[in-house]
Amino acid sequence: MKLKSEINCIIKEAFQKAGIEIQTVMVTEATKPEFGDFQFNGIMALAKTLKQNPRELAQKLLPHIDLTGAIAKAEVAGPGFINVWLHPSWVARKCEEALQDKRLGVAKHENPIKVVVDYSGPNMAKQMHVGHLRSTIIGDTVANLLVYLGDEVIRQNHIGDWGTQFGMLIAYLEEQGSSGSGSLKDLEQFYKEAKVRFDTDISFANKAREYVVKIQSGDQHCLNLWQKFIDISLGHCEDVYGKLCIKLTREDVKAESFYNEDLPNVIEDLIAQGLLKESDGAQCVFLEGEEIPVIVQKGDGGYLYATTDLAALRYRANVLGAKRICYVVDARQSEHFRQVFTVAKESGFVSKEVRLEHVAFGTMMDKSGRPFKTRDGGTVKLVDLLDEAVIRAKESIKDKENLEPEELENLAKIIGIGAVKYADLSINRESNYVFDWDKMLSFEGNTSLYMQYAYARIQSIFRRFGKEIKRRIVIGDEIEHRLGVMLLRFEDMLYRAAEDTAPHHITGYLYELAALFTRFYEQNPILKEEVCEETQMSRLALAQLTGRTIKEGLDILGIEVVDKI
RNA sequence: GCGUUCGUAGCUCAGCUGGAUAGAGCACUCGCCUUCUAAGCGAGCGGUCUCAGGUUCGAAUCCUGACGGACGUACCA
Repeated sequence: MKLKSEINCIIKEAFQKAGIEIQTVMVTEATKPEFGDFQFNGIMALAKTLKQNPRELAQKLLPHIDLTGAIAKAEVAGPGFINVWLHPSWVARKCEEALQDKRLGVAKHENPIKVVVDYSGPNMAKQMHVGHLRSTIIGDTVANLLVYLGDEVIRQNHIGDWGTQFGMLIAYLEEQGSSGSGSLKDLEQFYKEAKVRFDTDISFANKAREYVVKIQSGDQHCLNLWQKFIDISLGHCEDVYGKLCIKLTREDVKAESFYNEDLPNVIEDLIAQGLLKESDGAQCVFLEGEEIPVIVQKGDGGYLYATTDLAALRYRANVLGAKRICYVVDARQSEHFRQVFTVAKESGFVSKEVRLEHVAFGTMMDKSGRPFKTRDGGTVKLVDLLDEAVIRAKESIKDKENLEPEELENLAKIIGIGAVKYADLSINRESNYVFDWDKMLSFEGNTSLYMQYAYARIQSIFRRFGKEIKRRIVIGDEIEHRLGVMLLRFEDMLYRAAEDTAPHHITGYLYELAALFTRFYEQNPILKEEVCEETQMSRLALAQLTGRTIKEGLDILGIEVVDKI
């Protein structure tokens, strides 16, 4: 249900009937309950251009607003606001319709497009660490959201599988022989050991360097070893994805090395476009008004990640056919992307209509405001962090003694992982975010637990009720009215979140919804004896729609729900 | 130095095209369980929206400058 469009249309019609010209009508949610459900602020701006008194203009419009459909009442207020109240019966009917629909009345894009979402992108030489957490979580949500809204989403995991450090790692893997796979269980340890060998043994170091050259020249034996190494390392990532309920699979992997063959062509094509200039021995693209060029080939002939990104961009636009490409990458790389996007457009590698977006996010901080590290200053492995989340969640569960071990384990996983993901998604992605265990595992405030708890309470009602419900809704009071309107806003909110690639709109909405429901739940008894059947059915229907909306919303965020907490 | 970005309650954060008395949660103080999950709900307390100008009917939001922080600043990714 595109609620705002519905109201916009009614008001736009009123303008036509009143003979007043207006470009676009955009209502917003009322800032306070006293001001109704929605408000239209555009009169003031219009009055300015028409040089008319805003209140008089609003008064002229008012009689033309159709009060037979969605809108029950419209009033002029303040300097020229138009406050709008919706018909309770209309809200009720639309909620009933949403309840009948598998998708809760959320339409798919009329013109779906192909969208590439590039996220996670771990480095194969290292274990996944907290630096990959935000990209992985946010990217997966963005992809889920766009899928839900009907776009054809192509997830891309641009793993780092190329570079000089692989020579060292492969040399060490070969030295270890068959036992190598075993010691690779801990990639961090493996890397350290290899590094020690590299630093202390000259013949090993030379061998490592030879391997780099051999891999690059396509030596089959070395490539096999390299492939083996990547497979194992990627397996580690998949363990993390599994724990985190991330939907990335092997099919989504398009490693850096995938673009190797195309890199010389990128250079040639840039030359053909006349964009390339040599500077200090490096091949560069100088952009207008920018001091620092984009270097695409080093003085020694090697390529850089700008080169790979250009190759990837044109592959995605031209081979995959993407019309929108989202890079879910750390905000620190925003200049890099701005430049690479410009080069991609200027060179014609990517046509002008393709929307290129850097979905930037801030750094993860600890409670004291410093970048998130282990006590001794090392990087925190993602596996360890997630395991800790589950342990902490388990400890926080109230009736853990009364649960079966498997039940407890499952519940702890859902709560712990949900908490980590929700905490990340619930703040504006561009700002740095403070990682705080106590806050994220709290039942209070805008947390996944609060939502999961609200959901569980709803399920508890239906367990007790135990029968099929009639999907007939009668809005009985203020709180039910607000709950109904909130439920109908689901679609608008999702579309806005997709447009802004802003998951925190979803969490903010879910929190408001759950909070409203909890108030409704406190005030309006459902299964009590004194409640008449009509009211009971109506309240059950509202509860059911709320439950399904919370579940659907959390599902897009990649967070699970449970029937009992 | 230059560039990007941020600065909202004691803390963590919302605040959509410029709109009404700037909102939540935590913390603190009170009140509400013989009744659907009280891991909940209600009420109170708390703000010169960093500062100074400007644009206008109206600015947390737009512009300029200052101060403070984060990040980036050519052959790493």
